[in-house]
Order: sequence, then C-alpha cells, then structure tokens
Amino acid sequence: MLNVSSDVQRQFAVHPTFTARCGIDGMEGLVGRTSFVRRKVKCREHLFHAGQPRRSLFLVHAGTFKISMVTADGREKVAGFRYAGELLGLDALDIPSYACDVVALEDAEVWELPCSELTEERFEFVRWITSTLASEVRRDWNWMLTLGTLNAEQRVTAFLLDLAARMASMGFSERRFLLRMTRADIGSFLAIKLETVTRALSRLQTRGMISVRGRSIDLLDAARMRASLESEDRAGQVRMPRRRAAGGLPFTSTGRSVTALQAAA
Amino acid sequence: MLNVSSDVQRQFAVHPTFTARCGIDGMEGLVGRTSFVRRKVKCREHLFHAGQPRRSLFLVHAGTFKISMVTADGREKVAGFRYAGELLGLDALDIPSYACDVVALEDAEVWELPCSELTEERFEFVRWITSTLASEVRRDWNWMLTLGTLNAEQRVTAFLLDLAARMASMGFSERRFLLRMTRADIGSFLAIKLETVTRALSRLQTRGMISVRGRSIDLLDAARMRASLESEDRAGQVRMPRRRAAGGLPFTSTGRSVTALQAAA
DNA sequence: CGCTTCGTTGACCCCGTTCAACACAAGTGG
DNA sequence: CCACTTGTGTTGAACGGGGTCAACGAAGCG
Repeated sequence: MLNVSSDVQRQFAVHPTFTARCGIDGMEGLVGRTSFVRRKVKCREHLFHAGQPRRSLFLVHAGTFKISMVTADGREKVAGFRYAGELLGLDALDIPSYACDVVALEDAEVWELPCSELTEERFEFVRWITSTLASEVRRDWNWMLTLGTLNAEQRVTAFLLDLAARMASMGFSERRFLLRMTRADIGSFLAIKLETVTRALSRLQTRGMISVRGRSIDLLDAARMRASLESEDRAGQVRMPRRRAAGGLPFTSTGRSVTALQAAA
Repeated sequence: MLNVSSDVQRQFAVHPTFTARCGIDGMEGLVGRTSFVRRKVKCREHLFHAGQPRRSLFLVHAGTFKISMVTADGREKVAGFRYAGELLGLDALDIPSYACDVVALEDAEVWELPCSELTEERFEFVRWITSTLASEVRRDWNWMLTLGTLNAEQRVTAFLLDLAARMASMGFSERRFLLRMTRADIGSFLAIKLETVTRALSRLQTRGMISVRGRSIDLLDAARMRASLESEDRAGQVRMPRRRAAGGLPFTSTGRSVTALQAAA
C-alpha cells in the first residue's frame, strides 16, 4: 500500500545553485543554493500517499497533479489540482507523514526539495515556503466561499475560469485547453456529482459560453462567464427583494471586493 | 469603513521575553524574545478588516473570533472561528493587506505580534508560523471534505464535536458549552441556511444526542454523534446497495482512516 | 476483439432552500 | 411603566436544484 514513490523514476541528481521563478502571488523568490532531485512521474502514478514519511517538498516543473483525501467511510474527495510552478507536500510540513494523496494526471516532472534544507541558513527558502502557505490558505478560503455561495453551474464556471487563468500564467492559451481530470474529479472538488458537472458543461455550451468536446474546452465568452458569477446565488430565485428604497437598485454590480475568481487565480 | 482597529483598546505595551504555549497540533513552541502588545477587543468589535494594512499577527489569548469574507455580490461568508491559542492574520503573511474580516464574538484579548519580528534572528518564531500555516491548510481541507461529503445534520454534528474538542483542549468542559456565534454564522460556515441549522439542532435534540437551549449546548451522547458521521452520506438514501456479499454489512463502522473530526480538532 | 473507464442524457424524487409567521430577549425612548 | 424596534431563534408549508438510478455511446487498451 505504501510502496509507491519507489516506482517513480528517480532521475539524475543534481546539486546546483538554482533559481526557481515561482509565479505564486507575484513572489518571484529565489530558492537559493538548494540541492534537489528531478523526478519524472508518469500519468496515473502517485507522487506520494497519505501516511508515507514526509521527507521532501515537490515543486511541479511540468504536468498536472491531483490532491485527494479519503473520507471516514472510504470515499475519495479531491482537495485540489496543482500545475507547473506550484508546490506539493506543504500541508504536511509540521507532521512526520504526508496527509494526502497526490497523483499525476499526465506525464509530469517535479523537483524534489528535501525538507532538511529548511534550515536557518536557507532563510529565504523558508520565507518563500511560508508565503506560499499563506497564499494557499487564501486560495482554500476562496474555494470554500465559491462552494458555499454558488450553484452547480456557477461552480463549474468558476472552475473553468480559474483553470484558464492558471493556463495563462503558465504561458498557455487561456481560451482553449484540455481538462486533465475526469468529470468525477471535478465534481469531487466542486462538491457536486459527476452528472451535474456534465449537465453544467452541456448547458454552458448550449448558451454559447463554451465549447466542449470531451476534455477539450474552448472558452467562447469569458466575460459573460465572469458576469454570471456575480449575481443569482444558489437557485435562481432572486424574487425581487421586497421593494427597497427607490429605484430598485439594478444588478450592474460595481464589482467591489475581490471576486472568488480573481483571488483564486 | 476602515477606521476600525483604532477603536480597539490599546493596552499597556510590553517587551518581555515571553513563552507562549500553543496547543496547535501538539506544538508547544516558544515564541522567544518577541515584543508584543496586549489588546482587548470588545464583543462585536473588529480586530481588523480586509484591506487594512497588515502589520501584525494576533495570538488569541481569550475569547472567540469570527473570520469572514465578502462575496462578489456583497454577502458575507464565514471562513472559520478562532479560540484561545490560535493565530489570526496568518493568511495575509505574503501580501500587504489583510484578506479577511475578523470580529470578536465576545469580549476578548489578543497578543499583537508585529510582523517586523519575523526576521532571520527569530528563526524559531518563523518556523512556528510555518507549522501553524501547514496545519491551517490541513484543517481547511478537512472542512472542505466535511462540507463536500456530509449532509446538513452531519455538518452540524461535526461542528459541535469540533467545538467540543477545542473546548477540551482549552481546559473547558467538552460536554457543556456556549455557542458564541449566531445560527446564521454557523450556517454560513457550514454552507447551509440558518433554518437548516436550527432544524438540525432540534432533530439532534429529539434523538437525545444533545440538549439545546438557545446558545447553550449539552452533548449527551458524543459517541453516537461521532458514529453518525461515518456513514450515510448526503441525503439518507443508501437504498440498499444492491445486495453486497452476505450479511448486509452493519453500520458499526470500524473507523479506519482519520475522521474529519479528529483531524479538524 | 471484448473489457473497462469515461461521458452524456433522461426520469424521478428528496433534502435543503425559500417564504412566512411567530416567540423571545435586549435596548431605547417616551 | 409600556410601546417600539431590532436581532435572534424556532417551526411549518411548498418548491426546486441537484442527487440517484438507469441506459447508452465513445474511447482507450491489452
């Protein structure tokens, strides 16, 4: 059950001085003078399992990873997805074992950063880790907000827009991209069923906002998608809020406060 | 809108060497040689607002705080509650302004830790912050798992058990305690409506698992409450899983894997 | 070629939302 | 003192979004 990261191809070990540019929240910090190991992980292989001893962090260099946990009664729940430039294993920094499962959704490469490098001499490295953790907390809160206030179709919309933003930050097209995860994975992450994900995608396509062909997604009207997130909460009931002052305030939201999307990106 | 932390009573400033025992994940770390300021915050007062410049972290010394965010269309979403021994403001460590609102739900006291203390010379302090952030990420993931897999009544049950565990860790009774937050706050956090919270509490009381009188809660059968979390997901439909092996497996869950509760505590 | 995994769509129905009414306590001002 | 307001909590009735179940098609693979 735990003999996993052994089947990950261990590649040439290097101990150079490398500079990692990380697009996380504008922090382009250097991870100075840190020895690391490159690893290739093939599609569907686990990078690590919950319960395995935590010895390293992993910087995603290429590919897509799925983070998942297991409920008390054995079902899987997806906690997130990670792309190039993001870190894996951070959540277990203060405990001896990893707390989640991480599996590659396509052939991928990671840079393994031994936790032994997290010393006083590598203060800038530690600082970078801390910053990344803080932004991770904000991202999680934003998703909790998204899942707690939006209906199924809006959640899928938010998911696609978030993905598009990540694609853009990685230099890929933000209009046309491939979903590397199944509908079940998306549904698990968004706390809806896979049939609901399918139905939401179909409806968005019917409305001309996206084009879906299997896992290939084409965003046809991102502006309208973003607009659809800013009103009509759970169930489109609105029901005219019982006359309020005069004029009945229109729905042209003067977008104050951060939308879940911007912050999650 | 932002002239808030000014109405917080600034108390005698001290610059001693203090040792904070923090019950977070068994880490009883010292926050060595750090200057801090004690502040009292009265019920309903904000400790800080989203958007305010972030200059300090806050260690809750006494009282209860509510963390909330604002959706794109102006509604509030509760992101969590914090009690004695926990930190506030961590999520904004890598950005110049606080990212959420924090308000006291009862008269409280915090220790203000200036972020300027987060230097290389205070490496142990930084390390403690990092560890706390990691456990915060895990806690958030566990709540996402809870909200994504349990129905309304189970969420309320999980909330009460989590609260009981926190009370116990603070030396209070884990059987009888007061809710410092409204039904609306609980519902916002659990992604259900306040009426649903009320109904769930009433039903738990009817079943003899708890006793409710306003905000006073009495856990009468915590064991049965814990057991109720380990099966019957969303909507009690079960529908007899089409005959499985022999014997129709009883509901005496052999609690393998971590329950959301244990991890969230 | 089966075999498995994945995706789509339709029909039915239940849990939680919505709306409404009411109870209760705490201020507040006359 | 009462009247009034505001915030909070409880409960009932009705509705609908999304879950459940089922059937089918498509794609990948040994």
